[in-house]
Amino acid sequence: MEKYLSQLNEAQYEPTVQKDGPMIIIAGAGSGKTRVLTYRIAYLMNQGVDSFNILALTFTNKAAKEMKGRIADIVGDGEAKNLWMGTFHSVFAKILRFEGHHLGFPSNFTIYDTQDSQKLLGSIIKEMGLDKDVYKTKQVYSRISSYKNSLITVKAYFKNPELMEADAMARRPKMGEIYANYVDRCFKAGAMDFDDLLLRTNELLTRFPEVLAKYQHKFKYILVDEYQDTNHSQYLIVRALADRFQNICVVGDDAQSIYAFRGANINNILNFQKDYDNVKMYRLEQNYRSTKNIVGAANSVIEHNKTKLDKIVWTANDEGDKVIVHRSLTDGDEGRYVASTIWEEKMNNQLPNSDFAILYRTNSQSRAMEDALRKRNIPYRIYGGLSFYQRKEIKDVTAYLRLVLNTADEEALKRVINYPARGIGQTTIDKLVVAANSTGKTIFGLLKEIDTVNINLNNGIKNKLRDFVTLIESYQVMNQTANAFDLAEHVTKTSGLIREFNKDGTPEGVLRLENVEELLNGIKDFVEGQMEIADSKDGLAEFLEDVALATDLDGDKGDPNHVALMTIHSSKGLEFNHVFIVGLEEDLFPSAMSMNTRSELEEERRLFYVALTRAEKKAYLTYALSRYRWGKLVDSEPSRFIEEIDDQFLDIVTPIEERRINPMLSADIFGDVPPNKIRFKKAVQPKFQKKVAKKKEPVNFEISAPKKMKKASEVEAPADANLFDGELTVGNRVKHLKFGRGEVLKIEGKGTDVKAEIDFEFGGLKKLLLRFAKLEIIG
DNA sequence: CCGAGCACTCTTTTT
DNA sequence: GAGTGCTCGG
Repeated sequence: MEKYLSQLNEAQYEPTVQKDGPMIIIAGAGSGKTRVLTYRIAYLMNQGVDSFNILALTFTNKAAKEMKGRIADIVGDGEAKNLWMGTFHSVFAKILRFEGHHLGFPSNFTIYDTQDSQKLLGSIIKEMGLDKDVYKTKQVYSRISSYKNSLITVKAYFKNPELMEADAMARRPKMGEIYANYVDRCFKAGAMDFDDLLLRTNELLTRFPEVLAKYQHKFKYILVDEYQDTNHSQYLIVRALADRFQNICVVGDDAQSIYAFRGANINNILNFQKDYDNVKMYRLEQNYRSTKNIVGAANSVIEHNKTKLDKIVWTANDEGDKVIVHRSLTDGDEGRYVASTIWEEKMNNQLPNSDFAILYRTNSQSRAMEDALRKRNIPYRIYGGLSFYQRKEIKDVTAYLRLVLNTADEEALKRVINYPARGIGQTTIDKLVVAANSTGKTIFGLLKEIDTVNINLNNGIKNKLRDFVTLIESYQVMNQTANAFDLAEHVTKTSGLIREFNKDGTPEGVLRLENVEELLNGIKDFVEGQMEIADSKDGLAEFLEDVALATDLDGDKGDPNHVALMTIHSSKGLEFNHVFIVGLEEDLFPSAMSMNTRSELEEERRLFYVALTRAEKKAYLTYALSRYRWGKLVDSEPSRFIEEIDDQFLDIVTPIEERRINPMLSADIFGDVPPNKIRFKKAVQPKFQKKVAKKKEPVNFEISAPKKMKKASEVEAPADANLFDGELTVGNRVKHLKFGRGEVLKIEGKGTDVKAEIDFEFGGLKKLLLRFAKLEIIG
């Protein structure tokens, strides 16, 4: 441990070893804040703090995973795994699984993703007979989201004349009613959307003091990364949990606050010192990441913002190269410039692909870059965008699984009741929805008693509905005994999904099948990491939760030597040797939607700051004079952000020859294709790496060895874990790395099948297979 | 009720 | 250009 502490400079050391009390660390870009956070957690554990009592909140699953790994390097695997570390959403989803019953939610509640929520809103708007051009689902969704993030419940909304008036002024007087209906329907479906995971946690902690006390005592030490990006809802949760012990450490950089559009409130970090007594404030201002030119350029940009904390980021690193500014004629040319520059740099300096990143403002800009990279045979990977789990075929499969676990899940039901086609049409579904709304029953509940319920349906349809119920119920029966993988595989085969994807024989269909196979592989991996749990239902629920909260950035598998393509938002927290920031044009970056107010523009500027400070050695800024947008060639002007950089840090390169302003003639040896004429299919970026051997047979628990570390519960060397040779007895207090402390209530079975029923503090009653469970006896 | 074909909207960023 | 929603002929 001492050895690690000696790696810190003085500014980093002090906050690392301040054990107790509230503290805020203002950390400039590249100043080693992750190092401080990880060492601080390791230090706490070293000082005798139980890892069970530490909560660390991050913004991405990836950041959490990375930090956990680094801590494990210092304190060892076992201890690190007991930490509660994850995104706000994933941590509180887990707590709500344990505690949601207080609020009337089942422990197997569904998490609605954005798609589910918007579909539900769409149908509510339709059912209410409102004009869908006035009440656009996307806008309604984001409006409701912002209510929730500000803790404005339906009740609070109707008590607030200003809000109601604002919506009325925006020609949407029915917003409140839509909101109320939406909340009711989610509740009835046993579903929470992303914002509910935070809102309901707040409700839980406010309405149930004993629950609050429980978690206050559990989380004696709380750390929050990227504090500048917390919204009001998250802020209140943190404050409630930290209130008892006030051992709260928040880390952030106001200059990197880029999520105001999602409700992030920059005042949370600006006002932190007012929230607690005797707040210690630390600043990390030395940048270890970038050259002087890059730091200087970034500083000169952020100077243009009015709202900011005083902070001087400086570096002792080399001067380095100046920031290169390059102009192209079209977006196609821009792509070719980027690709050829990467190619040259690689050749001249023997650099790996992974030294390069291309950052853009909008996802749609990736295409021109992809085309150019592909022509140069430069391997690349797109991060973010549509995640694997949001693909249609994946959602189709998971919808069946969701329905098995929670038949109230309306969106899952509507998705699969007639897919593959079973002759159950829209009219029938509409009738069912109306009946469900008026009776308070779920649609599936109605289907089960279709003979006695008074709905105007003919016998042919009724038979089809009965068949559907039988199908789902057969899956439920299977779920009692089979594991998630076997069930999922069975579902894809017997639901007709596989047949459906096979039917057309098109390349798209083949792709779909491959993706489904990847999903099954993923479930298999998951199951293998879950073998200790005797009730396989829990495994499926947890897998689906991971699916709902997963982002593409989380699983970084495959050949690591690739150029990274992503939005600037996704790039936060990452660093690359060479960074290309492309599309620096007015109306694109800054975005046309963000130029109405000063604060919006300042957020764009912070975004640009984030982009620039990702670069270690070299940064390139590129823009095009015209670009294909909404299918047409549109003229554009260079971004104001380029001008805002002090000239001394810039190297403005002028292209040697500028081709005539005619896209048909703009061509070079690598791209003699008129832009927009020939497009290539988007590269497939499966979430899971292809397995070498694609095993399709069911998992054999007896012999299968784990392919890799997957979950906290490991399966290797169960023979050494001698706990269960009669050593564990009823009444023992045990500690489990996921469920916390618990008491053994019952031991049953024999041989390799010994199970213990344990009542856990966090997780309730669980049956664990002792052969796999890693338990520590603590009393 | 189903599927093909056409029209229309939309691109800001994400847990 | 891409995805969704709509219309219309089986």
